[in-house]
Amino acid sequence: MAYERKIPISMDCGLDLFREVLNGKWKIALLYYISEGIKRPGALQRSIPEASRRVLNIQLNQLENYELVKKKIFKQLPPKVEYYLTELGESLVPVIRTIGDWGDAHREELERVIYFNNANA
Amino acid sequence: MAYERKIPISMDCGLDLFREVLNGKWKIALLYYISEGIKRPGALQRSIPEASRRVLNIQLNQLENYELVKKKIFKQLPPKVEYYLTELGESLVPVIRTIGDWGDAHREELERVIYFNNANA
DNA sequence: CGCTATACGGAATAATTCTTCCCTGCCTTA
DNA sequence: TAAGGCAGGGAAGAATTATTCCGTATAGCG
Repeated sequence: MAYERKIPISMDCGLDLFREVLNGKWKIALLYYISEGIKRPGALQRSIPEASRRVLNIQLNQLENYELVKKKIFKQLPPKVEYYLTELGESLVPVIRTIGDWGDAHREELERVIYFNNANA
Repeated sequence: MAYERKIPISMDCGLDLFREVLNGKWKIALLYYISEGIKRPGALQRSIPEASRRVLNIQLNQLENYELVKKKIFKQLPPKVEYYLTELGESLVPVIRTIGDWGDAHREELERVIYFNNANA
């Protein structure tokens, strides 16, 4: 049974829309790796070892529901599955690159403030 | 007493860093409105009425801790406070614009898939 | 047969994030 | 004096998101 949100989604501006569809810890990373040619679930899981297998599957399903990726199931055994970006997903690639570039460009400063605010980590 | 994370922060790539510092439902919106010249807490709360006042204060504090904004307290009564983007915060403005533009450009399609997947909302 | 690899999902629980309600303190306006 | 605006935080619990553990199924290898 599908989970039903209690708190309504806001879609006032483009930022809200982005947040809604990309919301989830690993979705951007998944799209990134898929855009890099890593298509199979197992390979994606190995690419993001910090994430649990379970949540990657769930978030891949959500990306598929939101039509950012397309899932191709090969009818064979053992099973084989590949994910591809849809046109909408492709349109996100430059955005993701912009985000990643910003993070890379400011890595030194960002690491400093993150460490400073998280005695642990 | 500060909350201590149980799950470590990953900072492997620029995307991780971005997610860590911008993580929070309203942080990007706050930065956006501040960049638009809305500086005072009360005005920001009126700009984002869907959010609770409490969480906006908390996220503003976190943005300050991560040095994306600077808080200026005027020593007067009734109290007056203004937020400004730091240089690091300013560097995010084009990124935020890119994100918002993407959402605006694909609004029709995004609204469709969001509605389709959320019978409520 | 037992082990590994492929892929996927249910259920329970942990971790995190957000909301709601209540409280402080002082000024201005009616 | 009371109401409303300014700014802010504590605490409890709701809502959401992520992790962990267990189970399904089939093929190939030694």
